[in-house]
Amino acid sequence: MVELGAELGEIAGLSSPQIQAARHEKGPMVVFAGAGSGKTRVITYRIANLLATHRVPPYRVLAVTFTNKAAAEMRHRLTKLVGEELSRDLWVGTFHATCAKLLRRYPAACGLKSSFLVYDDDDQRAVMNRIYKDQGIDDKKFPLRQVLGRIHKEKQEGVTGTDFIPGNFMERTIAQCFQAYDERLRAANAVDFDDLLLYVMRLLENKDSPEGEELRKKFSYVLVDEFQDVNRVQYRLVRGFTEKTQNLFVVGDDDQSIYRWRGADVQIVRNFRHDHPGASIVKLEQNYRSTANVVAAALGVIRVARDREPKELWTANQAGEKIPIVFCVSERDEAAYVAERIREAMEAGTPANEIAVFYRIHAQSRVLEEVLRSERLPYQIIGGMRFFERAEVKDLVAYLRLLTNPDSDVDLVRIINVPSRKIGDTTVEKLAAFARERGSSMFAAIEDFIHSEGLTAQPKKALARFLALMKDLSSSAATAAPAELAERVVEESGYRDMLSRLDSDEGEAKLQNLAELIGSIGEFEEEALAQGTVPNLEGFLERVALTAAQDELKDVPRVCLMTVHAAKGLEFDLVLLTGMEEDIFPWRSQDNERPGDVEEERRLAYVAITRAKKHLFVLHAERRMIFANTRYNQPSRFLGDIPREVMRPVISDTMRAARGRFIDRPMAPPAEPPRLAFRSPAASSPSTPRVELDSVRSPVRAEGEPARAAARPASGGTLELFPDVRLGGLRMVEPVGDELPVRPNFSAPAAPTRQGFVRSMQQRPGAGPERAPGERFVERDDDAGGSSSSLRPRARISADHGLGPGTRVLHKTFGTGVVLSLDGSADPAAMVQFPGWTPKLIKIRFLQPEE
DNA sequence: GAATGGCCCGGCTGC
DNA sequence: CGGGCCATTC
Repeated sequence: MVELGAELGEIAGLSSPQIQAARHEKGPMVVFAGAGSGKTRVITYRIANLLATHRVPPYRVLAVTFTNKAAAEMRHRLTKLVGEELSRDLWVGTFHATCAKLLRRYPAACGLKSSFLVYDDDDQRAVMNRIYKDQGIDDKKFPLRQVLGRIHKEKQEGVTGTDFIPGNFMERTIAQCFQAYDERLRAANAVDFDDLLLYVMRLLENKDSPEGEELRKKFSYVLVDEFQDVNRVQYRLVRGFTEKTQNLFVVGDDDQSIYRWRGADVQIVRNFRHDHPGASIVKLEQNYRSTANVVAAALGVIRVARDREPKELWTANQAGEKIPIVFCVSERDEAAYVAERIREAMEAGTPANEIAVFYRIHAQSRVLEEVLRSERLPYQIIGGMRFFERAEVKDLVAYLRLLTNPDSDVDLVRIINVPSRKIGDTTVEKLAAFARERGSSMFAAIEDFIHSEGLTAQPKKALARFLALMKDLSSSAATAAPAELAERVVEESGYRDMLSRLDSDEGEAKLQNLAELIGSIGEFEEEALAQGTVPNLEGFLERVALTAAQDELKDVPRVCLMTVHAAKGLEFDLVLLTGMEEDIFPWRSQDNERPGDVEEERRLAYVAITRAKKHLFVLHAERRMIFANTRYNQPSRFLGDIPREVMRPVISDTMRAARGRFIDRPMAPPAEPPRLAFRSPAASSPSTPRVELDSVRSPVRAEGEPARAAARPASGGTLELFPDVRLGGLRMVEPVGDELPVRPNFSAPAAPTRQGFVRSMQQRPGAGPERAPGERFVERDDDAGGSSSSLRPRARISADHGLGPGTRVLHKTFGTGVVLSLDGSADPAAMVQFPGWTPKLIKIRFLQPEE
């Protein structure tokens, strides 16, 4: 074992604030750790120090991480530092995994059986659906999603069905659903994600419970990573654990708080010192991860944020490249550009798994995936349609869950007639009613139900056969290992027959997915055995439920595609940040005209930028097809916050090819500068002027030019940058002419029509890239044959009409405006900026040149 | 009871 | 655009 004495810092090469934090022993401490400032090292070394220097028994230390992957990584590092013997007994895990582990220890104290299941969103919906049916609640009046959302919100604040007090009529129904929901979960011996934490919290706070007392004494040191994303219940948990010792050590960065929407409360970290008088505070402000330009870009974006713990990130790293801000025509053009840069980087020796493509929402991944596929670039997608969400995988899991816990009605209903056993909806409904009357689970009721009145011979027989099957499998469960049991389920349930009878690629793919699931059960068994624990089905099912998107990230040489949320805590040599457009990033929700939380979006952008170690590309598309329609979005306001000195505008080849001649044409600046108003940001807050920021950009502005930005609201989305950078005035910024090689492949404009992506192209065997062993089958269109290169270039309508970006035009209603861009359909339209309006898409025939 | 087609509606981020 | 739900039909 490594002895870590006073020379800890020197041994590890830590900076002095890092040493200060790592050496901290007793009492509360908060570490404000900027992005890339080495916080994981600090936590790891502090634990090592506690174990080695202070001789704290490992099982008395709890370290809470944000993902299972981070937990595994931390344990791995600790094993290297202090040896396996010590690291093995540490409690390292996410809040959810830790609570699940504790609940399996004290199930009875919470009214559970140790075989309890964790219900996911789908299960929650299924349970609630039943309640709606049984109680005749109208989904139109009380949308199920909203009711579940409300329940979720309440539970995150520590409120359960029995404590929920309705405030109005609507809430009376919610209270009714809430109670019924909790009851049904209890009857099913199941918990949802929130319960996992709530149950432990209740136990911990129960002064009369001996188990609670045990829990309060259990840990002498608690460490929490990513503390800025902790919610109220999680905070109460850690307070409960450290009530006696006060040894609570938290690490976080309020600038990286991106989970407010799921209950996280930044105020918890900001108020930490008030909650814990005498708490030590350390700030880690040196970034070791990124180039100076990347850090400058990140700072530019975050320094405008409204509330922040004062801190200044800095770096001693080299400047690195200027950050290309890439202007693309469409999402397809954007993807093509991304593919080019990936290929280039890989050819230059960057490992594929050091490359990441980020997007704000999963829906953006599809096109990227298509292009990477057709370009034969290896990739993996994190999150999105997850493996465990596929129907066949869920079916097999449902069988396994039912075998573990026969009280789980949602699982029974899911598979009782899959594959088809001639047990129809009517029979299932009758069974449900029968079970309800007897107050038992559906599975337990089958036996008697078969012998009850009013059931015809056919369903009787079918049910009896199903029961026999389950009993048979159940006896296998007693002896067979989990993976073997899963295999028997697939065989004996008839699932395999059902799929092979499909006789299609689809059936084949589904069988492959099942094989992979069984394979992963096998992996789980091996891991458990290696750790000296018995591999049981409960353990595997729990892992399935608690697997985070990031946990799927495999250490294989593939480019990683993920949402920015999923990227939290990770780092890559090369980051391509796509979709930097208003309404995408910052995202604007469609419903209720809610403006969304721009501040959180800003922090999210900060997280995205700070993931990059060496190279960062920021892309935006002028036109984007998303959710079935085309949007023309303004460039993201966050682009305007990146200091001019560290960026460099780049025009995609496609855009250059389509209207290159306009890009370089000198143009008289419009008499009245186009005001690029955004749809709603001004509403957010009429607070401080952006004087500070303005001065940062002052080199750009000519002498005597009015400080346009200064008078505008802080988050008002004023991009003084863009009147220059946008097509019309590009030449004013910087020559962009020869910076990029022109690849004929990508010079054709992106798909203007749908014909290019005919479905019939999909899934020809051998059409896609070779599939590596273990690679998941992706049930998506593979339009390898329809990629951009085969498409006809769009007509240069701009030339035909004498209109181009920057042209001043006249409209009957809106008056004089400036053309921003043009669209190339049969009936061409132009995006026009009229002073005082949001940019409008107007058919060219309604416009006329100004003169 | 199963299979198919049409229609409506939501559409983000995730343990 | 796509998933889920309903109605129609065999």
